Amino acid sequence: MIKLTPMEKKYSPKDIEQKWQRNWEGLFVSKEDPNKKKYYCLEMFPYPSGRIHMGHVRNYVIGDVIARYKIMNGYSVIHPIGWDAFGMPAENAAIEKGIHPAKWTYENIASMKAQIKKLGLSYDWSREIATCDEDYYKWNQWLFLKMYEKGIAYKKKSFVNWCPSCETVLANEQVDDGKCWRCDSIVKQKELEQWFFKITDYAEELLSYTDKLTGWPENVLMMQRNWIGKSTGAEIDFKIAGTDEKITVFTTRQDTIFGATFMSIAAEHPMVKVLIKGKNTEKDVMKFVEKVMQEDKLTRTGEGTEKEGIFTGAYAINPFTKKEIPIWIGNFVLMEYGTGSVMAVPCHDARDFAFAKKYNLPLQLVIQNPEKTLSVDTMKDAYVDDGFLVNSGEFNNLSSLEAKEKIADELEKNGIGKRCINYRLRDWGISRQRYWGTPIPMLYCNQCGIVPVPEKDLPVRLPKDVAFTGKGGSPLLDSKDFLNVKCPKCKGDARRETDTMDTFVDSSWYFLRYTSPKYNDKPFDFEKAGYWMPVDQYIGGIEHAVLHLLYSRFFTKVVRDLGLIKIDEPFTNLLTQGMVCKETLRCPEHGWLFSEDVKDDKCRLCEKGVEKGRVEKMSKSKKNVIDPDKLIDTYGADTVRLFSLFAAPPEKDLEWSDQGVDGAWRFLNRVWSLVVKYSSEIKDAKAKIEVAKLNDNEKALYRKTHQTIKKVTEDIERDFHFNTAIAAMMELVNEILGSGEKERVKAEVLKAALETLIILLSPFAPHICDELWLLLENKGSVINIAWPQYNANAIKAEEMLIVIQINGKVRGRVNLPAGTAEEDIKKTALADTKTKEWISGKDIKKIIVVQNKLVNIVV
RNA sequence: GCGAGAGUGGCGGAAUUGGCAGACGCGCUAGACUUAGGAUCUAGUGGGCAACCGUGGGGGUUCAACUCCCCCCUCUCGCACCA
Repeated sequence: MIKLTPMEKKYSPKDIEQKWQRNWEGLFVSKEDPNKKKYYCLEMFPYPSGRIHMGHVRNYVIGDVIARYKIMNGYSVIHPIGWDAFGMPAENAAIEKGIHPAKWTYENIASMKAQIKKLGLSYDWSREIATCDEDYYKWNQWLFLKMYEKGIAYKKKSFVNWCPSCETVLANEQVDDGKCWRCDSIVKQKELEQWFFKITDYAEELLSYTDKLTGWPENVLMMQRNWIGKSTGAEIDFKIAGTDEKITVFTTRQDTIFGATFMSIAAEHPMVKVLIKGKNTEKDVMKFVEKVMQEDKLTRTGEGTEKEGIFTGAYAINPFTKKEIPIWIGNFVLMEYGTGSVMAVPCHDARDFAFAKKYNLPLQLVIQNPEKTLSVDTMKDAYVDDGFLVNSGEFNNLSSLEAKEKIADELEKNGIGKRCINYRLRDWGISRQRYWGTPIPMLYCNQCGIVPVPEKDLPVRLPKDVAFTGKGGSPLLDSKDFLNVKCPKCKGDARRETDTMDTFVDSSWYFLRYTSPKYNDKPFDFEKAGYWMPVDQYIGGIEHAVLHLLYSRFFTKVVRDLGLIKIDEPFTNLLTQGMVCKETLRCPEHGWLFSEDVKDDKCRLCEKGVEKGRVEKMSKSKKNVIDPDKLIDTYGADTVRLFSLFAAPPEKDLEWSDQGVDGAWRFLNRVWSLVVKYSSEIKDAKAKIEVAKLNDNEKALYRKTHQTIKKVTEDIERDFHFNTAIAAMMELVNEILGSGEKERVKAEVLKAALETLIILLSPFAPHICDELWLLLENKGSVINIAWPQYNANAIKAEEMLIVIQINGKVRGRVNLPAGTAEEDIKKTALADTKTKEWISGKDIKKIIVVQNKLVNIVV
């Protein structure tokens, strides 16, 4: 322990923050304590880009207040941090600057760690992990092998989203508006052999548990539900006229089957070739198919894309009407969804309606609108709502709902179809043609085929001697040492898998590894994970609403089914913090400007007037960024923390304001000088307060102290509304300043007020609080002090301000003892001189009294 | 188009169960201290001279509406040929 001497004169964060950060070393190491309730507080771990940004700061500070608050409330708290350390930027740095990805990554980790440490966060650094450590990625490989054994990891040839710039595949959810989520290149379709995780096996559970995640924001759950995209319907077989072949369609509207007047199938559908063979349409159809398949997915499924199709020349037979219906190929039909073929019901599907109108295909009304009778000749749009059935034989007059069931029964009875559930969710493709990731532990043997690497041979290490050219696929292909191995089964020549895993694999279970970061036998210790999991509070950006959070939920369930843990869901409560935003500045000549390049609304370079742009998310390209490191150097971590927490509630966007930071700085200075001013006076004051002996001024301060405890506690408990909690502490400071000036206050009352303030403020601004705590000759860190309880009697005011309303408008105010009876309040209100003026000459119709609050006289 | 959320002073934001709209902070105004002030302290600060008017707009319920109900507008986010 370092010798601590308090500094009294000026608030100098630079000195006290370093001192306390050194003093806190080891203070936040967590241990499983069976006698305490546990609390797992987790912020999404960062990618080690090299520098932290304000988004990180906000994220970690929110988590830190929660962790510190829970510690002070007697919980056994785990609050770990680590590094999401695999990924492309490291490899790009290797290509551009010739630095090895490992060197680049570990150097970045070191510099970011130093920056993060300056914030004074309560992390248990002994649990730090980096996913690029072989101690970590070994367990990615181990989990992969277990998943392979269970058939959850499998390989298939498929069309994949290919980013030509990253030279790698992307999962569907990593494609954003047809572009790569990382580099914005247009994504192309490519056929490749890829490793997949069978997340679709868990689609139903992932969906149904969204109803149980009551601690998650509704919008995130909704995004996940949309992503999983469950739809209930039926598969129906349509015979192809004049053959023994059939085409199966998926529909959610089997009640409209009598209205199916044609069929649309995907260009990729395997039946296309069969249907057109030998027909005179063959050439034209193939031309069309090729054209459609060349189009990338973005334009093909884009909003403005015209629906196009071509008649194959073949007919299917509607199994209910027995009529022959033409089979068309539609550019809008997707092979990946359902069966790649659609029964087209133009009267009751907007898309089919447009298609039928364009190509002059027949319409058949089968659902009648009970509100307003429809007729085929006058319909301008499809009627897509439910109704009752017409032109549907034995099913006429049934409601859509009833008909869905009856027709499904009929399909199953006749063996021409079955009830069916479809999901939009696809399996998760995890292969990446990159170096800086976890090698997939598989071998290709000339004799035995695909062979998993035996568990004892893990980890499959990344080779060091690799050239990074940025060309020609994975650098691992060039490493002979890596590539060539002996088959563990037949000892013959084999070749390693060169694909590495998507980095989302790393982040799908890191929260489990934190519970036993050095464990050697398994990915994590069953007992320890059992103690700490699930994460009680997870905090991170909304951008991970689908990707990371869905994968983590999936992994948790897989790991549960492997018997490694007992819980079903990883994160009990989720807080999605808002973005950190700032005003943008633009010079007509020099483009985006940093705020320091602007003086008096003019560009420093050319003196031209600067346009103030929208408030937008901080981004380097728009130059509306604030460097947290510089800010900490100027104001200290406590000010930065306080402002980040005060400017907005955590779930909302935070607008950065330099003046706002000054405000936080001033507040801390006021706290500092207040405590310094009274420190000698209150040091030796007794702890006990005899409430009965206090004068009014003292009682008011005593009451405010306890009201503040109540307010701050409740605001933290109520969805972490730190902004109002801080406002309450500012009020207390104003009250202390006020009471001190008015008249002398007994030392013990002042002491209680100031010490309470320090304790309540300590999770928010821990350095200054520990320093002031020391100044008052207390021992150790405030983190060891129990969170205060408020005295329910103390917060009750003896006198209440009663508002007098006349016809609902405030006309006067009067002080009355708390708990004054309704009758007495009425009397007092009516006796009030101002009231008399307002009601003179009018009839009193009614008087409403709300105890301790108001009286409303209706005239 | 569908779904979710939001709209309150010059600005960020409060108002937790229908009960004083604007807490707290920023900014602004005046004053004090000062060689100086972009430091600090004190006072004031929704609009209007006033009656009064004010929570995106219009209706409604109520003694009382930022809060509840109906209609509309705007913005943000997510999804979007999903059969």
